[in-house]
Amino acid sequence: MKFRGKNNDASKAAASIQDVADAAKVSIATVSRVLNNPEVVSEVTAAKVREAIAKLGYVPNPFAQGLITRASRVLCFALPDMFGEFYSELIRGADAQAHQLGYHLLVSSEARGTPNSPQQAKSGLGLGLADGLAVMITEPGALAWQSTGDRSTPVVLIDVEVNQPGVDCVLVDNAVGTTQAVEHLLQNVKPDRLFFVGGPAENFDTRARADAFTAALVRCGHTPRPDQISFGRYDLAWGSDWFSKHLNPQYRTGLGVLAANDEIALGVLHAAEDANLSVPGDIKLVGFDDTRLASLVRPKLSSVRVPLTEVGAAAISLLAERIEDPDRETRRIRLDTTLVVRESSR
Amino acid sequence: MKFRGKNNDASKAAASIQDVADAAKVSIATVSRVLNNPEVVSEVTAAKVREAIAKLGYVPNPFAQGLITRASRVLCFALPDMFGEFYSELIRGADAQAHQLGYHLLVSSEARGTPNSPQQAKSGLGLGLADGLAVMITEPGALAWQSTGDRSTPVVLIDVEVNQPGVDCVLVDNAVGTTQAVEHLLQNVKPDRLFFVGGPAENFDTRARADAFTAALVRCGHTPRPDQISFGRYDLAWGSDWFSKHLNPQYRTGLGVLAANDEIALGVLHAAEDANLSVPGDIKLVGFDDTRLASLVRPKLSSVRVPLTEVGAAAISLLAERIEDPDRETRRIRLDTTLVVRESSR
DNA sequence: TTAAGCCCTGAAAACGTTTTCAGTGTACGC
DNA sequence: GCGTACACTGAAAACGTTTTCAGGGCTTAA
Repeated sequence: MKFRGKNNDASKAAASIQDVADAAKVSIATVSRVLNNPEVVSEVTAAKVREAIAKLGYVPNPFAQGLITRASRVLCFALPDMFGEFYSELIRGADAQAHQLGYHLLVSSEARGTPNSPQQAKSGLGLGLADGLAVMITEPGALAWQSTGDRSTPVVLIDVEVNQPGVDCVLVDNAVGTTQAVEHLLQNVKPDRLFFVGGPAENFDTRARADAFTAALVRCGHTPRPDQISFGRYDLAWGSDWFSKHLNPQYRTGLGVLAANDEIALGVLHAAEDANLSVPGDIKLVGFDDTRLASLVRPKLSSVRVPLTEVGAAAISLLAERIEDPDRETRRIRLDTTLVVRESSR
Repeated sequence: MKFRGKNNDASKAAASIQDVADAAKVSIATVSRVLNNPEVVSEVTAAKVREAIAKLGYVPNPFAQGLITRASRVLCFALPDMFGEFYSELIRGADAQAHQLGYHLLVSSEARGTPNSPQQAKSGLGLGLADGLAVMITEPGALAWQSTGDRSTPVVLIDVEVNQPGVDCVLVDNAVGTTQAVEHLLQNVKPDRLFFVGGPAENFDTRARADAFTAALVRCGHTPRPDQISFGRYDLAWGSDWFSKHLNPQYRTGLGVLAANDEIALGVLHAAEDANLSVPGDIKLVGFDDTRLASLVRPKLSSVRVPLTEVGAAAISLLAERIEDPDRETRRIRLDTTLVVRESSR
């Protein structure tokens, strides 16, 4: 009538390496070896150990492992937000790649947290626990990250370029896709009737897209008027508002619009339809990011594809590489954007 | 000319509690106390320690902490997939709540992994590291989870009910929203012209929705014909296919459709428009989940709202509660679904 | 028979914490 | 002046691994 029998029952406490060693009548060193260095232990001993492991359902304690190996196979992925198709795709790419490489993904939207102190960032973000950190930075504000503290854990930055040795970056070349989009739109509309509807003015991507937009127009001989470029938010309402309130009514037809976002584009589309205008009849419309939204909607949105999945995956790969070899030269991965023409601009 | 001076420089290795103790001329026990039990140490000593901590940028090693406290403040969130608005919202809810409660979120889509062995599940999922595990189970296949192994780490199940003491669940009451949707549709169409377009037949939610659909029709005196209920996939293409290939053309107008998904609904919408039919003119359409998609689209989709954010948050809360008190009675949280009427069914 | 070499195994240190237990010193009451 | 209580601090154990170091037993060659 003993309570909490030894091994006959699923005892509460997890088995330790010592329990396995006892059961197999070997030392804990040997147990550790069959797990990490099987080739150095004799087959007969290994068999005993494996049996004991199986019987006890032994799983190594990751804290003890981490304490000594200083590795957890956990990667931290910090995003400014996690809502919508955009981040969904990013996370998915990162998760898949992490899985592939044998890592786990700790996600976090730092936005809500307190991004002020880097100490806090480290402990607060479950960092210190993570073997590496991927941060997406979309606005100048959040640059507190890099400036600070020890570079003990590898960091890769997404969407921002920084010249700090040892800090890899994955970047999106907004220019090429934007240029393609402008040239595409120019086939049907005059340069002075082409508009760029941006997200927040401080947002790095929006800036880069606006700049490329300007450059492309200049290149074809037209310096854009101020009203051809607007900044707002990355959402549908802003797209609608832009069309109905900001766009000079005299331009309402025969124009081309490049939105900084598929959602903005959709907002423009709705407002245009509400004004009894047709897309692509009266208005040629191109979105940005090529989220699933673009192909889910009618008319299907032309959009500049940003390889979000690849961005996420690349960030994880870079992190893994640097963990393997902390001293390798610092790398930048630049992923191209490309125009995908669908119905809204044809 | 000593190499790697002691504390004057930002040495590579992170400062340990011992370094802090040395710098403050106290024992490591005291350092630990000012961090975890400040009230028992004298103010003057505490000040010295805090200064040393600040100077060295000391951050406790989470592995060592975890080893002894057996807690990491990391929660594992396992989903069958992570794509699309659906999971995005779930993750966001979980992440926000986790943050709120001071936990970190380890996400993982077990689908790709090997969900067979529970041992593997534990180590593979970075579990063992996590203080708790939330799993979303949408199909019978994945039930390997609960059956197995030690219940050392708390588990909460999402979307599936299981009668295992100590395993909490968060469930969605698909019936109430479905009933509302059916009754709503019945205002405009006859019961024999009402169709349910499901996702995969094995999917728990699709099943529950189909059952509630049937029940609601029966309740109003009509036993649905087999062709009134179909199963397929959770995507747009299936919605379109259903309309153009599976739906008997004689019913193509004056009908009502309840889709198991907003995407399916959108597919139906597109196919209907391609057949020159109008929604909601000829067809009353209601989607499910009420993802952002529903309100982003024209006509805006009526949809049965599933409180995804709340589901994610509830799972995390339940987990946190059980970590606090492992022996509290097992709880089930059931969240209601409610119809949101927009344009597609009016 | 002994020395050398090799294969395998065990003892023990180390990782950085938290926590118990046993002080040490001071203040206080008698 | 002495005992008691109290507030504070330090020594050391414990957590569960990995890894170094040394040694035991065998084989092989001299």
